[in-house]
This record gives sequence, C-alpha cells and structure tokens, in this order.
Amino acid sequence: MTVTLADVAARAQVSPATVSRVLNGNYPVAAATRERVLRAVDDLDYVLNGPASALAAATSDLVGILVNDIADPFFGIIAGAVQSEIGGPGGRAGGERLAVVCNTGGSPERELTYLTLLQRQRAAAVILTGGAIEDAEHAAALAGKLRRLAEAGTRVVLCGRPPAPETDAVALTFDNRGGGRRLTAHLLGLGHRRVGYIAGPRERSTTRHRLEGHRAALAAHGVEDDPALTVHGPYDRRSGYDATVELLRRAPELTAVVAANDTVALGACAALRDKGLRTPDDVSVAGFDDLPFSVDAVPALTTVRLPLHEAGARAGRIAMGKEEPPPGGVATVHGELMVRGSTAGPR
Amino acid sequence: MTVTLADVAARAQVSPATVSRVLNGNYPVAAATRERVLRAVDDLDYVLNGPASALAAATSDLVGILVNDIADPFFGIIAGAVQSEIGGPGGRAGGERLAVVCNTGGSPERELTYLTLLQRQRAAAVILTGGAIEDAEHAAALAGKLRRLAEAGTRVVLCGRPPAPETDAVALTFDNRGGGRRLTAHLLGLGHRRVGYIAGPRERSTTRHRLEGHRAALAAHGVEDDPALTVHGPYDRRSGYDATVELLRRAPELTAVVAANDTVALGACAALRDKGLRTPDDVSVAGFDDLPFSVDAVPALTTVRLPLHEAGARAGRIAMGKEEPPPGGVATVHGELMVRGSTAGPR
DNA sequence: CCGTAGATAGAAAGCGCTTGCTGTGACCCC
DNA sequence: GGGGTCACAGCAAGCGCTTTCTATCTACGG
Repeated sequence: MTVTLADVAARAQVSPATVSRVLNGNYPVAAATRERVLRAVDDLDYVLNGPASALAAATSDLVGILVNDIADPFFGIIAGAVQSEIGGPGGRAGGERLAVVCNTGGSPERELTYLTLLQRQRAAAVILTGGAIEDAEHAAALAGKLRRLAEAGTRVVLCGRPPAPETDAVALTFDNRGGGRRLTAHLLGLGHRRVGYIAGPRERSTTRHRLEGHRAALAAHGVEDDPALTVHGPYDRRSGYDATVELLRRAPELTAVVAANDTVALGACAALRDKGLRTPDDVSVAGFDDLPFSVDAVPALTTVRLPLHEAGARAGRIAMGKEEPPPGGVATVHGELMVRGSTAGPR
Repeated sequence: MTVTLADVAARAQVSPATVSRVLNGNYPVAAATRERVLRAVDDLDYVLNGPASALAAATSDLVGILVNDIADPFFGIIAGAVQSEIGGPGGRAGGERLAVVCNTGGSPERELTYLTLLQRQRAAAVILTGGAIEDAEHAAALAGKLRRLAEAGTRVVLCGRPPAPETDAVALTFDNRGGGRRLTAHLLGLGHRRVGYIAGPRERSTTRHRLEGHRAALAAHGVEDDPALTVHGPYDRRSGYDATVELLRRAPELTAVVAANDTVALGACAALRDKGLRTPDDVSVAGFDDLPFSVDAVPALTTVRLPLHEAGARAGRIAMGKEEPPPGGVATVHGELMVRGSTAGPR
C-alpha cells in the first residue's frame, strides 16, 4: 500500500542501497543515476519512513524543547527562535529537523516524563527553557536523566536556566539577579523607600534570583527589607492583581511595586487602577522580561529586557553543533534596564 | 551499550515478546511475570526505542501542530490546549503523545514541507491552525498532501481555519465574518461613519472573512465603503502602528479604527497616542481575538473573543479520536463581542 | 597491453521492536 | 480419568531503512 524504498529502487532500476544514498547524499552516486532515482521518487510520491531510518541509522531529527507554558510569549519567543535555528524547512539537505515543544506547566513530574519520552524518541537534542525547579530530589532525578540523555548522544542545552550540577549540559543563564538588582536600584534611586515585591512561585530559580537581586539593592541602599512587602504567586496576570490588592492592604503607604515579570506587572497596574491609584503618580510599577506588549502598556512599562530571541537562537545553534558552546559550558546572558513611563519619583 | 528489550528479557528470564507485551499491556501476562519484567526494566533503566517500535507497529505517538507564529499567544493558547488533550504525561498507559509544533511563519512552502516531515514521521495526527492561505495552486497542493496523510492513517484536523475542499479533514472554523460584522455594527451603532480598517495580510482566509464582515456591516448600515479606509499589513504591532499613521494621513476625520486583531489594535492605540489623539474620546479602537493582554490595555480593548482554548482542546480530542467529529466534518465556532472602554460614540 | 587505483553499484546483515502462530501446562467438566 | 479449554509464554518473521564490505567497470601509467 504505502510506497517503500524498494519500490522506488525497482522503478529506478537500481538497488535500495543506491536510493538510500541518493536521498542521504553522503556517498558518490553518478549524476544520471541520481536523476533517475529522483524522478522515481517524484513519480511515486515517495516519502521516507522516518522511524525506519531512525532505527537503522540510530539517529533522529527530532529536537525537544521543554517550556513551562507555551501560551506565554516568553517561551513562545524562545521556542520560535530555537526552531528557526535547528534547520526546519529552509536549511536544505539533511538539515530538516522537527521541534517537539513540550509544555510542562511547571510540573517537575511532567518535566521528567517528557524527558523520558524524548529519550525514547532518541531526540537529537533537548533544550530546557525557563527557571529550574529548586528541589533537591527533583534536581537529582533531573541530573540523572540529563546524564543518560547525554550518554545516548542527545545534546542538552539549558536556556534561561542556571547550570545543572552533576551534568555537563551547556547553560545559557539569564542574569536574573543582576536585572532584579538594577531594577530595584532604579526605583530606590528615584527616592522610593517602601517598595512592594510580587515574586513568582516559590522553589523556582528565576523567582529566587530576581528576589535576591531586589534584596541586594535594598541592602545596598540601606533600606530595610520588610517581609510583609513580598508576596509570592504564579507568573500570571491574576496573581499580579491579587498580590497588589494584598500589598495595598498590608502597606497602603507603598509607593512602588516590582513585579516578577511583565504579565504580573500588568495585573498590578490593573489592580492599582481599580483602587483609584495612578501609575506612576501614586505608585510606580516595574516588570521583567520586556515582552512585546510591555511597551504598549499605558504607561509603558519600566522593565528589564531579556534577549529572548537571541538566547533561543543561540541555544538552538549550540544544540545543533553549529556554534561552539561557551567556555566552561556556561554563559550568562544579561538583561538591559528599560526605563519607561511606569516609574517615577514618589509623590 | 544502550539497553535493549533483549537485555531486559534476559534479566527477567523471559522472552523479548513477553517484555514487549508487559510494556504495551495489551496481552495477558501473569502478574508475577509482569512484576519481574517491570523490575528488570527499572533495574536496567530501560527506555523503549521509539523509532524501533514505531517501525514494527507501524504507528507513532507524534502529533503535529502547524502554527503561523509560535510567539503569538493566539497560537500558543491553541497549541497548549491541544497538547493538554492529546494525552502527554498525565494520561497513563499508551496515552503518551508528543506534540510537534511547527512554525510555518505563514509561508506556504513551509506549511507543505512540514507536512511532509510529519508524514515522514508517520504522525498519528496533524492539526493545522489559523487562517488558510488563499492561493489556488497552494490549496491544491495542500489538499493533495492532506489526502495522502489521511490515507496513511494520520488524522487531520483544522482549527480556526475553513474546511479544505477535496479533503475530508475535520474543520473547526471560526466565525470571523460574523465577528467582524458585529464588531463594525457595534461601532456604527455608536454613530461612527468614517471607520478605518487595518486588515491582515492579503491572501489569508482570516483576513478576507473579517474584512467581509466589516463590509457587510457597512452595507447593512448604508455606509459607503471607502477603499482608502482599508490598509493591509501583517498581524503585528508594527503594522498596526504604521497603518494607523497612514490612515490618519488619508482621512484625518476618521473616528474609529478596527484592527485585524488585538496585537494590531495595540499598535494602533500607540500610534494614536503618539499623534496626540485620545482613545476613545477622539478615535475608538477595536481589536479581534481577545487575547489575555487585551483586557489590561488602557483603555481596555473592545474586541471579539474567540474561544481559543476550547477550540484547541476540541481539535485535540477529535484528533485523538476521543470525541466525535461534528456532523458533516465542519463546525463553526462563534466569537463573542466584548465591548470595553476603547470604543465610544464619536466626538 | 596489463596491473591498479578510483568511482559506482549491489548484496546482505542488521537496527530493536511487535505480533501471528505455535506450544505447554493447569484446570475443569462430565 | 480423558479430552477440551484457558491462560500464558516463546518462536520467528518481518517492519523499511542504512551501511559495511565486496564486485564491477573504467581509466590510466608504465
């Protein structure tokens, strides 16, 4: 029923081996023969059987990308950049790879399960994006998995995530701590002293690093770090809204709010608006990531721009072996403070 | 080097066939034997070889999702919903499927190439999302490809796209025309008569349908459709900005702008702001899709909400055979007009 | 002219798994 | 107590491709 290599070979009057070689183009085949084969392929509408060739050649053209939330542009941008580099359609000849995007939803188990699934597919490479889950047990399990993947020849790259200990996975780490520090320093520099902080979910490296940066800035400016001014929540708009309401309840006098990311910041702005407070006149707001919509917020959001596209593209190239990994296997990617309308001096 | 079924069989003192049966769980195996096998699997850290089993069983657990732009939440939401339904980690036992998200960037060639790649992988199902490219030649090529995929046993579902003629692919179509009509009718009802329209890229079904709805509303209200008030551009913020500037140049007197989608609308708002015009006091703005950030825009965007998550989930279920396709293979998904602060009567 | 290197093509042995068919005891019923 | 049924387990034949090794054939140099 379905056309196989043998059918093509028969029609082109050559052996299956020759057809395979024409298709893979890594062995000399006379031009005339090649053409005959190619015509047969065309006539028969032949499409290679991926699993069969993966089995025989012990390689696959699948690349896995693990993300926390595919609906979040933060990950979408990275995933898109990776895909543009792993040579999907566009990079002719042997360079056709498929990106398998796996949505972990931030769940440790799913992270592991997807990794197993990818291992089962004998993926050519795996890229883990976003913050790591900070749990010793999970970290150990993850490291084990990554080691086994690497052993099996799968290249592992971390993008926007700290290096994984006990592993030689290449890591492109975002400088969340530095970004957080500069952001809060900017606010303190404007004269704010009571700064609320809406942190991301606990046990997440991104959350911790950004928060540490914030605290470092407070310390550097001699401002007391009031625990009541920090609230944790998921990385979504709702969380920003609720946390802001809570923060306002706890400390009506605060003059600025730093959010875990831009989406959360948008929720914070909405809450302030609903409470009749103006941004930045009454309360300044700052985000993180500089997603595309942030510049269009009103007022435009002060935030830390992370070069998501560049980082994703680089991760993709490294995963494909098209670019040398950074020395030591770790590179830090810095963010840039974008001061915009949502922050100003306190009233 | 790598552990195979045979190794597990040897350790469990059974035949490879038995191990396979335990792993696939579709054939009676005595509890004691099963347990022995499972222990061996565990001891050896055995992971099934996907390509090998796909070859032998002639099935695969890959599901392809074609999107125009993975960084656009419109597609991200759909992709996430699909993935949640195709039984990735969570749905135990045989239900572990991997979603291959393919970024076509709106290019017809890439659409076709990705389909071939997916066919090569013998994907279990393929879901095409977003508007179709309206080009006879491409449509024919696409229909042929889809037919061949279907023949090979791959289930094909269209989500947010009109039915593909000459094909029996199931289609979940968005009522873009109706949504567009209601949106413009809303504006006309408020008293607007000079309404600018920022359309999406040409040759896209989505663009055409929304525009047709817009025109239908104009006609219904007896308002002349001035061609100068329609500008085409890509579905991004930049396009909205530029188009608005152009629209303002051509018709400084316009009192409302309808954008192809929310992202474009945000760009339009920015342009108006930069021109010193206020929304909705001077110019009303409306979008389409109701993406998560739209409610947080200032003023909140009037738009048409499309049930992206629901549609994606349903497409996923149909692709998995978990839900009956709609009668006739086609279902229309309606949008809901969300009237918010960005639209008001003309000054 | 013959021996030999170089360029192609083919034969065949897998790659690791699934599954139809074939045993083989154990069990049950009359 | 014998034959028929079950419930399991194993054998072995592929699945469709890649690739090593070998066979040809051509072209040259001496």
